Amino acid sequence: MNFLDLHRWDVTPLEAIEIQNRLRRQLILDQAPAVIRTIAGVDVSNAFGSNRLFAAVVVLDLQHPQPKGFPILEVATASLEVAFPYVPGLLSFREIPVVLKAWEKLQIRPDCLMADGQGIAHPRRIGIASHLGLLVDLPSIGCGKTRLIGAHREPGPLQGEWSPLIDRGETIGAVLRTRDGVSPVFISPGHRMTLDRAVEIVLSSQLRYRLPEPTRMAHQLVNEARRAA
DNA sequence: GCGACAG
DNA sequence: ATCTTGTCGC
Repeated sequence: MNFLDLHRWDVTPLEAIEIQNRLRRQLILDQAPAVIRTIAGVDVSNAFGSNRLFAAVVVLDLQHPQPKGFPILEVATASLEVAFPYVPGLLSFREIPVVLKAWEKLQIRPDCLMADGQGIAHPRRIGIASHLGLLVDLPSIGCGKTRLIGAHREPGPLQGEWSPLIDRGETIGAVLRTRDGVSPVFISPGHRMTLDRAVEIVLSSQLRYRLPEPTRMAHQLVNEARRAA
């Protein structure tokens, strides 16, 4: 398998795993951006048993919060018919193609991206947030609503409290309470990111909902795009 | 062999 | 992921 193969999407599950094993070595996890001015939220929507996927990317201005939320600097959407099925651990190969199609329309290059799913909290330490961060060469954060792998204690009930997510003796993420009393989200560094910075950035992009604004807005926008289609 | 399993 | 608005509960 040569370098070009790492950019093919019409692969078998076995080939996908091999690509992940090669790509994971390129991840940078010992440094993170000190300041984030703009952040992109990424989400994908898929209609009930269909292979027609929709993606939305929304760029938010974290530096100038308004009463209603963070200013939306840009939105890009796309749709695509895909063949790769949903396989736990191989989500990237189903969802990233349509995300890249939307991403290419973006005029702004954000400082960071946040994806709906895991970063390194993945069996091979390369979830969709890590994979996407590598492809667009940006710091990235995974923000999943549920767990893929790892064990953890129940985090404290207050906003900002978190418990480490641990797999094979390694801390791979944080189970973070984003608001008092809500069920926690699963945060993990994706690429060019550390866990502590990921948690800080998530909390700084937090408004009054369970999900941080980047993924919450992206989820809202992708559903609008899908209904309009 | 059995259970778990992002979206 | 998705079918779905108002409604029950802290």
